[in-house]
Amino acid sequence: MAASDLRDSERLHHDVSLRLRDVDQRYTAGRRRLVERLAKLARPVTIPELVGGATGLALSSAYRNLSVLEEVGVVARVHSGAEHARFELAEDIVGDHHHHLICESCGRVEDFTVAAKVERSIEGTLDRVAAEHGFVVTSHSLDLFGTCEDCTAT
Amino acid sequence: MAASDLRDSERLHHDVSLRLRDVDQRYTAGRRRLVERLAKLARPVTIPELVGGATGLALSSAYRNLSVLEEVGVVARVHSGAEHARFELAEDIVGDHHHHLICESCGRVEDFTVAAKVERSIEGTLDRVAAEHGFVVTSHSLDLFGTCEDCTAT
DNA sequence: ATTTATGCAAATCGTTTGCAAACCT
DNA sequence: AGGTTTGCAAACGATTTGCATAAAT
Repeated sequence: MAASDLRDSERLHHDVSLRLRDVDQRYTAGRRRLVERLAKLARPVTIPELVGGATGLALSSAYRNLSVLEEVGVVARVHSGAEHARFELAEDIVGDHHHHLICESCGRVEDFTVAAKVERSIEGTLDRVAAEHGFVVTSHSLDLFGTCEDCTAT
Repeated sequence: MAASDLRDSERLHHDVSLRLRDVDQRYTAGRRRLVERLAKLARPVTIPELVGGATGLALSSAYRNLSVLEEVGVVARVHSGAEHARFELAEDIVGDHHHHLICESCGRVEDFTVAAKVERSIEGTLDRVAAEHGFVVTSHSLDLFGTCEDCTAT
């Protein structure tokens, strides 16, 4: 692991612990492990994937912790329409804005980004639409549904 | 109801019955009623909303019928992330391409469209992204999450 | 007559919740 | 001690499924 990754990781945990402290919640080992795995995987994952290992915490704790982390803006829930919900680190924690490639065959979800110029153009359009409808926007999604490379190969 | 609406409606039912016949399925009264309500409501609705009236068909039949209609491309399922799934007439049946305004407060979903030029630009970008990832696209979604006018007023 | 659709009740399965024990400060 | 988090088991709720009856061809 490069030195910069290490600093990033420290900063991540620091940010998370501050946000939890704000709502009188503790940054326990289980929560730290969840955040660590989310950071390492760097794509939206299901809870089974997240705790699936040997020493995982209980499913119920994972659900509870991810809810808490979602409330404080550390984790984002991805609406992929599949059986299991998927979670990833929130955009304002990792500092990027991205979209999703959702494989309808295996359920896997990957992130992608578009050029800033395109993103600004899309957002401009969306702001106009929202204004016309008296709608207050909190976020938007631009997702691709289809078949991923692995599933096409088969 | 204007004469053109009537013709549209006849064509709709005709199209649906053909698609069902292709897979040896019958266009029963219950299915016709579902399609009619979907056409009238013209926005993604939940199954309770759809059968909620007095003479509705059984929930299980509604689920089964909507699955069949989805398989033949008459109905589309909307991934809104809320408790109930939502359904609407598929784009290639109604002949338009649209996106969704999803209210996180009341769950209601509205359709909106963007200018053809913007849509083409977005699709061009998405095609490029998909190609880079070896991803075969079947559809895309561009949805706005936030608070609708009614819920903001409260 | 034969196949498909329906309604009802029961089963499924991801997610949530109650509660007592373990944990942190 | 005083509050929070955890694990386990039970509860929930949307969706699915089995099966016998009704409807369509």
